[in-house]
Amino acid sequence: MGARGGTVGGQSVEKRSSARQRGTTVYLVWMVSETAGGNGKRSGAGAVRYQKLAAEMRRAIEAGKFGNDGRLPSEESLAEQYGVSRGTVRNALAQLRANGLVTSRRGTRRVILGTARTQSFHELLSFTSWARSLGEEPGARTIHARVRAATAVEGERLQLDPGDDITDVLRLRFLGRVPVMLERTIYPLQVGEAVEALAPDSLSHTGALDASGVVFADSEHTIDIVAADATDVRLLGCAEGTGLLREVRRATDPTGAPLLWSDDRFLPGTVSFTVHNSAAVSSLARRRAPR
Amino acid sequence: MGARGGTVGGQSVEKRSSARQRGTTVYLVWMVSETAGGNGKRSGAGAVRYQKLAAEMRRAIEAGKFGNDGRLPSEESLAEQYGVSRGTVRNALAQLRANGLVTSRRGTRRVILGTARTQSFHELLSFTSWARSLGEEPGARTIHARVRAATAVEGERLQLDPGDDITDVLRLRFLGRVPVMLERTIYPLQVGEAVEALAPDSLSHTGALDASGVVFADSEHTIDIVAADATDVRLLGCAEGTGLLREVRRATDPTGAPLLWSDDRFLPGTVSFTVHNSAAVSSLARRRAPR
DNA sequence: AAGTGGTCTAGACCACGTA
DNA sequence: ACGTGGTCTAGACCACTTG
Repeated sequence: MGARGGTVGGQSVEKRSSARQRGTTVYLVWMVSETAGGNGKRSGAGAVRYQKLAAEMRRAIEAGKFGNDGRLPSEESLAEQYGVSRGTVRNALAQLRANGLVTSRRGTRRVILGTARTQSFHELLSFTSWARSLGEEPGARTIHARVRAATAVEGERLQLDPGDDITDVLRLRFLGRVPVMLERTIYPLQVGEAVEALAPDSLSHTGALDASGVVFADSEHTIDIVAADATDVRLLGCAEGTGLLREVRRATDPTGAPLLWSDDRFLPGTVSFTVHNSAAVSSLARRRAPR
Repeated sequence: MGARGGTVGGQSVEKRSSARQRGTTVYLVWMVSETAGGNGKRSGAGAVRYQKLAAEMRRAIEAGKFGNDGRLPSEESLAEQYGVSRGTVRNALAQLRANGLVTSRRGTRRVILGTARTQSFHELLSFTSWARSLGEEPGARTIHARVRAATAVEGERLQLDPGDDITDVLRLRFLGRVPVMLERTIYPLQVGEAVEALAPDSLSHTGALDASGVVFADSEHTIDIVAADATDVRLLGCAEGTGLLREVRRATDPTGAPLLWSDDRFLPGTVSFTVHNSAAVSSLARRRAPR
């Protein structure tokens, strides 16, 4: 593992370690407990009221407990039924709305659209979590994982100065035994150290980071097509120049400091990406590719 | 144009026309005024308080009026400063948060991340609006536009019965004079009639629909790679089997009734798609492609 | 005219981060 | 210990849809 920093898997040395990077503080907490886990979206026990309510209403919708006219009861009656205020009901409904389960429109009852369309924030960041949520067996083979100086471009991507140390990981990812994706990830050194401490064959890096107390707050995913280069050809077994579906993942902590930057290239026909937008809020952007 | 329905461009005949489709009512309002425009996101005059506030804070952020420590004032002081309640401030901030402009984290001030990352809901649906927002000159050539019976698959996509009439449009889209995308769109007949009424060379179909009072409420965008077929080769001028970036757009009205279904194929290197997610809400889903 | 979701207010308490 | 954002409540009025 890297030069400085504490153990991650076992007893941790420090309660917190923060480091400065060009003026911003990297937010990085080492937990004492091994299993305490990060802040995964727990819609069960530890969640607050409106989250539990959202989960409960989700189940009620799936079970068809709101009748079969395809409409939800009014907010007022839901509030009474569940013994909470209307504000809390609206908070819960906003969550279902954001996931595309129900509509909302002034003047009429909410309409039930369907069930579960999007994935949790964590499943989006983690190939392993994603594969498991699909009932597939995720696999990984680490080609290399090393610390080196950042190039100018990489420095910009992680908001570091060129020449600062970064951790550079190249991994081939599988579904079952079939290679589907080649992942090129760089981490700032403070985050990378936690990754390097993992066993070489460990599956989920982001999962381990999350469990180590690294707080993922925002992510940005850019999707386009890229022609396979020599490395892609060698490891994915495709023809030179094949169009690969590329997902560039960027994740930041709550202060906006970059936690990882990754270029993931999928073989054609293995994945697709779906975004849900509502007129109120949209999160997708179509961009012109640079010429 | 089709059999029944009123004029769209000029004086409209009916104030509202709704039709039944397998149990659900299509929500479709014909405006009397020509220019009254749909419900485009007006963050200016007609908007409610928190939307105006969001727009105002957005400008304030861009102008650097909150100091240069990269943090926002507290919600309490913003409420006082703008003369509104904290709830309204939070509503406005939620909008900025959803667009990735600011972070939020219990215990500390909000951090300013950047400016304007995503596009409006309408720009996502409309190639024309999107191109213009980029300063590019959008173009379109209609290959065909006709009414025909829906296949089983198409019926399912538009929640119609197989054999019901649909409007089928094939258009080649340009940026400047360069063809970049081939668009295969189907509309339910009631919506399609408005499209057919347009001049053959009119640019923005979704824009015209929006202006005609068709209310777009939700959309879903699925992105993957598809091999170019004979039609793609002929119109886009690419080689047979080239990997094209495909965006499947689906849009529904506030009741969840489908308004359009479109298969758009972009030449490689012309566009990319970016999604912003926060730990609180995610709208992206990665899916396994069917085998 | 009645019912519904959208907006706004005022106040309270809590969980978390920072000093 | 203090300030911050997150949650929750109770009540009010408005804009819109529907019968």
